[in-house]
Amino acid sequence: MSRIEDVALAAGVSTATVSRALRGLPKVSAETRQRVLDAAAEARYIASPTASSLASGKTGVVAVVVPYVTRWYFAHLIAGASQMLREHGYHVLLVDVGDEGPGREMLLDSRLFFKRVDAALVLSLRMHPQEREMLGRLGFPVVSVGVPSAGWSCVRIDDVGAIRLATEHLIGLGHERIAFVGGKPLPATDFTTPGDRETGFRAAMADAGLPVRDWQVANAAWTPAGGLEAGLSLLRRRQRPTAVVVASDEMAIGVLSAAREPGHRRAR
Amino acid sequence: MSRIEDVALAAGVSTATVSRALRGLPKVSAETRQRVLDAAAEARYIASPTASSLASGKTGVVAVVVPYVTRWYFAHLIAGASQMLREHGYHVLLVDVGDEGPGREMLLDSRLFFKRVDAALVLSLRMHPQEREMLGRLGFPVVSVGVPSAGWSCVRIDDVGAIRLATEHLIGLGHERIAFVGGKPLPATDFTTPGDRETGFRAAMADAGLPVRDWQVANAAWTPAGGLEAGLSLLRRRQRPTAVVVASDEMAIGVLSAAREPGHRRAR
DNA sequence: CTGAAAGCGCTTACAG
DNA sequence: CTGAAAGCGCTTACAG
Repeated sequence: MSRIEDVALAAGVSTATVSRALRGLPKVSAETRQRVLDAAAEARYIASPTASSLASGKTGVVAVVVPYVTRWYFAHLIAGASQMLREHGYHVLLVDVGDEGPGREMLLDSRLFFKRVDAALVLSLRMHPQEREMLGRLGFPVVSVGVPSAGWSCVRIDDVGAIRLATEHLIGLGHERIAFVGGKPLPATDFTTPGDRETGFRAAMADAGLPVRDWQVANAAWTPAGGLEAGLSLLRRRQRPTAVVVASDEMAIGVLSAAREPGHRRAR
Repeated sequence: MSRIEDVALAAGVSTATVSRALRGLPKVSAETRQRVLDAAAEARYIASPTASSLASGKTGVVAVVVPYVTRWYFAHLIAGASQMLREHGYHVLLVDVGDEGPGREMLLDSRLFFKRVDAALVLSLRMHPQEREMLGRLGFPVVSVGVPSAGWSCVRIDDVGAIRLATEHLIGLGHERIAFVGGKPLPATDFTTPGDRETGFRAAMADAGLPVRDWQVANAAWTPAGGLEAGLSLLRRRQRPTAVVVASDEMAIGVLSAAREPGHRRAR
């Protein structure tokens, strides 16, 4: 491949000018810019990202740190982030901390990020304090999704309010015997969301003056399988709920599967 | 952060020696190596990957190119590749070409890879000829998964043999009225697998002298939804199959869902 | 608007 | 076994 000097020679300018022209910086005459663009196209020139990173300190890469890549929710977050980053000219460094057990498989190491990325996106990941400190020390922006973390921007929904709204919707439709399928967070992830969502459910029920018996609140695994189990359990009751609020999409998938299982008499 | 020169000064050696010692290269005395390691640890030194890439030409990054990140099969491939690469000290650059339509959303561009990765892993992706040529030109190794591609290593299973084996297993159990749920490949992916798997089914049936009527072979979408639809269709028949061979895990998920739908009389 | 030159921070022959 | 020096290929003040 050609280097910037080849383009400079071909265009009859300095490498500094080529650099400016190609990056669309101001203070390059239109005519010069065009000559450079033509020469670059002719030479099929692509700037070496490693060289420009070294010189500029920018990498054009954003780390996306996830606890699991295979789960529905995270896969969709990755897809969305990846698409948006690409639209803005960024590359994605995928960091899968792969936690399927109680202890995280991988501890975040500063050499995963150091001088390698311009920023990091941390998805619903529960981090050890020293990991947080390490990420902070690296000096690039960190945005977390789902888990508020002091000092970092965070994108999340109002967990309490969202479930409250869903519950109120059902109450508005006339339901009174509403069940809630919530549960335990996945090992490596945020742990406030499950509790907050249950709080939202209870708040809406309380506001409506509806009782919440123990059987109405299921504490399931935060997965389709957990939802399936909880759903079957609810359906096996003599007196079933007339509606169910589920704390997450993935658990809802499981509850819907339960509803499809054969052998249930029609509810109501 | 500290630079290699700081470590060299602290250890009383040249930067060349620091470089060799830290990377475990031979021809460094044990004593010198230890001094360097101590000095590096003391300074919390981490080599700048962009600088070492520029000097060495190696990036320590492997591109993982996928047509979809959210589908079960691809998510698992990504997770597996990512884990294995990390174990070997490589980082993962995720390239999601995101195709949900007939035309690919993104065309592979050489600037996604140029001087950015040491190799690429291409997962079941159907590429345009010019994309293949472009990847070849970049001069790093490419390994494809699922789709054989001239000149590249490829990891795949024996599609014909695998389904033949599955079918023979059912035949061995005494089944004769066996259905096959195969289908159309996803837009951006390989297109030989679906055909090959159907071939394996038909071959096994033919070898056993069993007829294959039209209704026994479903041509569904290569997704859980496709499997669900095909499965329901089979279950609605007066004379059902006694066993079903499904061409992919994702379609099988759908067929299993169909089997769980209420309202079916027990088969047999 | 443009260029000469320093600098980013390593690695790698080449000598010794 | 170790070091001096060139080189990887850009970007960025600084001058003009």
